[in-house]
Amino acid sequence: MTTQRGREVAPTMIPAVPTSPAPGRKRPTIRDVAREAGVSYATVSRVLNGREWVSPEAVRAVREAITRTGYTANQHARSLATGRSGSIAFLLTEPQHLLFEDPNFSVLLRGVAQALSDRELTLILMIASTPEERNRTVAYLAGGHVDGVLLVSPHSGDPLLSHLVSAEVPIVACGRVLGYEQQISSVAADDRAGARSAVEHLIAAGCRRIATITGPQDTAGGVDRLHGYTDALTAHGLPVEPARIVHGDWGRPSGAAGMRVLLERAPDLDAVFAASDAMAAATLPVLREAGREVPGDVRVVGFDDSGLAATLDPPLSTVRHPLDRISEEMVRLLTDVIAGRTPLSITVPTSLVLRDSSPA
Amino acid sequence: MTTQRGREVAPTMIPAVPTSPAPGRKRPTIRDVAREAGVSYATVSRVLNGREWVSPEAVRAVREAITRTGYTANQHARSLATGRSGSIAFLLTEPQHLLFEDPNFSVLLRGVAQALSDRELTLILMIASTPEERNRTVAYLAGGHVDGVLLVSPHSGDPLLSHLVSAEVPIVACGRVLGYEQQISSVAADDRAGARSAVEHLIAAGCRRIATITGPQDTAGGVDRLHGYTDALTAHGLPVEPARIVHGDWGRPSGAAGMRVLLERAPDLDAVFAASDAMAAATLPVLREAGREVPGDVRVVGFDDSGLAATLDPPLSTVRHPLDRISEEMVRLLTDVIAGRTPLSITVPTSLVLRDSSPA
DNA sequence: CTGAAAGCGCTTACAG
DNA sequence: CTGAAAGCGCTTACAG
Repeated sequence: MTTQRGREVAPTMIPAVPTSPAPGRKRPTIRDVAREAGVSYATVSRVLNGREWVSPEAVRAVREAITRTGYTANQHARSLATGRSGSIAFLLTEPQHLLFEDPNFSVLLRGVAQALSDRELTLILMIASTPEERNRTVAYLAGGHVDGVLLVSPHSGDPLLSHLVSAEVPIVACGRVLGYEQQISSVAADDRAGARSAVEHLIAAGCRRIATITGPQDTAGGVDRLHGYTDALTAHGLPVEPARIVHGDWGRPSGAAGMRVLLERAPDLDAVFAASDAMAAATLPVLREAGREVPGDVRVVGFDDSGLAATLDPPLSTVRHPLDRISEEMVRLLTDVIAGRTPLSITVPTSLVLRDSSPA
Repeated sequence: MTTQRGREVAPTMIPAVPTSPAPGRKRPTIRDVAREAGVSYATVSRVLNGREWVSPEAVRAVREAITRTGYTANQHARSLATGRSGSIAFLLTEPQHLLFEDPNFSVLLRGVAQALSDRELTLILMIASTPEERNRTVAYLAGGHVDGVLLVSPHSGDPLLSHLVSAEVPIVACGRVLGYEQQISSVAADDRAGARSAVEHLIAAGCRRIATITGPQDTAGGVDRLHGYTDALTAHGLPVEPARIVHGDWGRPSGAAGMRVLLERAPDLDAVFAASDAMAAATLPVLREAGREVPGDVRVVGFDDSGLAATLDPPLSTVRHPLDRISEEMVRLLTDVIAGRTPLSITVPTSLVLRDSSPA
């Protein structure tokens, strides 16, 4: 019986299953580093997080062990423990082609990237156009993958918004979000005042039959810029003629189409205020084809002062909004919201830039 | 004393400290759902992951409990347990302005987004231009935040590459990565053959003094397209004249500058093969200004068949590469690499598209 | 079909 | 200054 027992034990010394794990050699963990450095893994963690109360020798030993083992922290474990991911999503909900064509977007992205970088946060860009993408994106964001979301050009009807809001994801939008003003913080240019100043400039220049091509009416920018237009007309006792108002979607093609409609419906127009530079740019060739000179017969003013404006023929008068300031404020505000502060909405002033399409 | 005691107990019924946690009301966990549904949390997990061996009643109870509690899974915990994040990074290392202007990029991105979506993977777009961004990005990727990386237009000298490779992050590049052919999988158009076919077309059309504006020589595409050019010349007994070769960076400005240099250094040229449509587009106005007619005096052929090509004046002959196929293969290959398969490099054929800038 | 338990790799009070 | 231990919220064999 004793021998039998002895025999039974033996097999455990020759494991049938190989000890090494799956093909992809396991990444070293904090424990491997600790063993290598001869300290506890709590100390390794302290060094990793640059916390105080660690002796210089320990720091050095850990540093060396880290390079020897090629250790990199597992971000998922870290995030699970801390509740923070260290990354921020820059979420695009427009069809992508509109955005990439839009120089504003590029400038905003650059500014946000810089502001985030200064705060040691990682920028993640997500595009949610198709329904599947939107679902997956919501799950991703609501799942805590990121600490907060920067929203670009949100449309008010978008179901994505309510999902994000009810998941209590910290959000800051570029432009007020219609219907969510109380729940979603935002940073926006003073679109209404900017549009008004543009139209008042046209009135001062003698124009009396001013048309407008608006932005989408489910965005705050689209609505506010139209308000600014009517504000100016009303303030100067000019009628607001529906025939002189057409709706666009910010993009060039909609600007060209809008201009054609205007020429047909309101052929006596003497100025056009387009709610974006892209739409304003598209009016130029249409006006030329129709035999109207800019600014001689028709003055044109855009909005954005995008890179495009100055390069057009003629160079475009437009309303400038300080995108660098906007991106900076968006990030600052988002960190506040993440820290638990109540939503806020910030408005930054615009300025009128006059060029040949409607000189002073 | 007894009364005293009674008094002492009372306060515990009116807790001084509020029971609710920090401002950000704690998210419900799998345990909350389990309690609500009256099952173990292992069962909740099974339902969540759509695994078998769960009774219909349990499934229903859990589903209801999930909506009642507003539960969303904590992705970090899930990733820590599974070792998978369910997301893929689309990494851009070019200065951003170049990419957003490039229609190819947009098409590629769209294709990748679709292919990823089909596989239930989330697309994360990351831009690493500045040194800080690059460091943060490497840390993010090496930290296991994503399951794999799709690399666009990588330049061979980029230190990012070696970091990613040594961190054993699964990578698939668009275009071979010079110096990393064995370690980084790639999907690329057959740049060399494509370029050769373009130049052979020019030769067949009677051109004998063919110049070229190349792409960057630290990218495989740049090198291969130049090789294709010399291949064709050599095969037809034509000399390769250094004066007829200038280097560009894919972008329009470099194409315009390159064309000016060529007109000076090799004024007798009768054709130009530009390694990108953007550069080819930029040659057109320069040639016109110099009084050369296209295609009468100088034929022009580009590469990419970007949206741009057909809209130019004259419409541009160019080499088309099937970006939809490339994006699809990149994603498929990446899933293979993630699964542990060895690196591979895939080449897809191109086709010549003839338009007025160099008709048949 | 279901539950108890171990484990993923960290961070962070809590005691020394 | 440092270590042992609990806990973050899941998944997944392992027993029933």
